[in-house]
Amino acid sequence: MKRTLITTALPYANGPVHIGHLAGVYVPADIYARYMRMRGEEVLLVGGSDEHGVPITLKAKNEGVTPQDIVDRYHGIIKKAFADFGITFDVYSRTTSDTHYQVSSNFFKTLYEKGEFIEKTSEQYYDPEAKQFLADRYITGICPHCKSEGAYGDQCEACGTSLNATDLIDPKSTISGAKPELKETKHWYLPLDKYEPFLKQWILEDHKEWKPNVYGQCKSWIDMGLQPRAVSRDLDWGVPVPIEGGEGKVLYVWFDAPIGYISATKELTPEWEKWWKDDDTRMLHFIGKDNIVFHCIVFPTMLKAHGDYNLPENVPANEFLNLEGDKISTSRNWAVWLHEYLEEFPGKQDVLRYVLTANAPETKDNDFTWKDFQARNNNELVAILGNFVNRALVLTHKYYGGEVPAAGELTDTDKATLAELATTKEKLQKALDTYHFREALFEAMNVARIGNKYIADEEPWKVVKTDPERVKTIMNICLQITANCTIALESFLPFSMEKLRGYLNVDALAWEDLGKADLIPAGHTINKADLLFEKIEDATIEAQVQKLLDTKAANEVDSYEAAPAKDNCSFDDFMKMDIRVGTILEAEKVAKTKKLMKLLVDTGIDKRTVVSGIAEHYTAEEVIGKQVSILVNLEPRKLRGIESQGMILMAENADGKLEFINPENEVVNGSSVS
RNA sequence: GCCGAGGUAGCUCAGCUGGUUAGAGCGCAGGAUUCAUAAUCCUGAGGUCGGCGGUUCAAGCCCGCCUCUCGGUACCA
Repeated sequence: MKRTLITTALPYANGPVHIGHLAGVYVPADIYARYMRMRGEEVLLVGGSDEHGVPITLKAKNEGVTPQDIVDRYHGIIKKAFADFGITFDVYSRTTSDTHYQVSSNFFKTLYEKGEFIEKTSEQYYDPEAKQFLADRYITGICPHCKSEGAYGDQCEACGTSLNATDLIDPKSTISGAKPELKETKHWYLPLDKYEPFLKQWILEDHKEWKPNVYGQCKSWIDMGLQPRAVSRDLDWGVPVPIEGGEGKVLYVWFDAPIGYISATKELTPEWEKWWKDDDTRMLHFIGKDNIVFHCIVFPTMLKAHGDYNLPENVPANEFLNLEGDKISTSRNWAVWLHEYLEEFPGKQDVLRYVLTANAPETKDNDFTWKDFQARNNNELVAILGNFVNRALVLTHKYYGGEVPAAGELTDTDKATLAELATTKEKLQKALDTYHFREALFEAMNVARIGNKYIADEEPWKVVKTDPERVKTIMNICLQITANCTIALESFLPFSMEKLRGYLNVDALAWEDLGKADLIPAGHTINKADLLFEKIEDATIEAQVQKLLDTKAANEVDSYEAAPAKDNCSFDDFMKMDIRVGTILEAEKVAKTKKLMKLLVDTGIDKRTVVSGIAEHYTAEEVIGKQVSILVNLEPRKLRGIESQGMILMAENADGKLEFINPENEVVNGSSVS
């Protein structure tokens, strides 16, 4: 088999890593790498921290430290978390390393010299006081759509629309507060469009075996038509553009980050080129779905344009992991952080590895819940695996003082049981080879299931009274099955299998030993055993859930900032508005819209139709009969073909939830509000 | 709006190029058992495979329309 280079998405060093990172990328990559090593294959697992880009400079600025301070802090935390969880990186580097500056710089130069870039001059906002160009994030202003203040140059957080910085009304630099001016700047672009025919062939024709989510997203992008992409930015944090005219510019973070895989390999070994350029090497990118386009389209185009490098053989991207029903979010602190988990569940790395693999978001987004975490630990790790191992070990000590008995003649059941181990190996191998890790884990656990069934069927504790000779065979087989567990489960539960090998007093076994019935010789002495896993109590789980609920409550209060008051208006202006109390008589969601609901309101004056954007917060049933405040003399307007005659007044809470403004006690419809 | 992925038992998910009574784990019910962290083993209940229509001798799987979730992208207020 070819040697295998496994890359893992570079985590962004503006925060610690959480269970989503682990589940989507690092655990599957590590399982695969360990599996390959057990098979005796040549394999490299590379990773590193992604340390450039605007968000890091923003964070540094907020904290009054340098970007380097920020990335040093998080690189340390991230690297330690991975090591603690047993992610067996051959190298874990970072994109601020000297090697990376050289490698990415040279990569850029090569493409430049080959004429692979296009140069384009465009107008960008420039801060005359800070004397620098402004990234979109550095600019705030009034959103041209919803008119709310404080919209960022790339997105308005109030209405969610993505923006161009030049669309903002009354733009301001967040660095100096100055009014930015448009200024010309030159950048280099990678012409993805030029590589469209190549990408079509390489992905759509030659890699139909890629996962549907990966293949589908690539197809979607290619079909839409690819555009040249800027590879440089006006910024002072990053790898400097290494050519004339590049002063004050750095490589765009997406360009330098994947080159980090190459740099990391180079730091590890002088033989790095064989891992990147040799036909006998295959490359795999383990990533999350947010990275599909970069790893399937952009980076391969870079590699292709360069000419010397291999392209990935597969990109087994996972979807996202949610936490207790909500999207994981670093900024909202909605996450289970790896370093915190280890403080609260010391020594339980494997439990998390297990749960995240068993419930990995392989085909669609999945949900992590603490209740499921507990159930999988108690019902699977403890009850199936831990229990079987314990039964085998306890009986061996009880009957033979810890000395492995010799097997006698095998019965049909014995043979069938051993044959099942071999079948399991086949299935397990097939699942691993095709990156189906949750299925693989299930098959690996089957070894313990087979053991439980065997021991229950053979009932050695009964047979020992009538036929002690037979019990020797039974127990020998139980111990062989236990030894098989250490192989089948090694890549999933490395810490526990090391413990188990300690109990069995054996060394690590090779993959090819899986399925064999002579892994532990007769006469071998096993050690005193302890429990492999322990139950997790309800109280422990409740504490974790409570911790999250506290976070949620804190988030809503903390994050809320009352919008500044608008400019004064005259009393006369205010009195122009005719606000009444009315009652909703009928309601129905407007088809094909997300937010709109069509309401029939009794205003006391008449019964009229109002279209209101409340459908995300209320169902039709729950609003019928409610009294509401309604602006009745608003110019009627057509929304989705329905004429809306007025506007329902709503208050928006910190979490975005809309609430009706209604009288404390019921009043007669048509009562005016002033 | 357009593109992509997903919608299968209470929960989490498998279902190969369409082919006999649709599967697994957990949960639940009943039974067996006591070596084991009340763990294990056996049996069972439970599904109009999102909805409607079509192709076919035959559809969860193919086609069309609709609907919901997630993601991408575009545009309008």
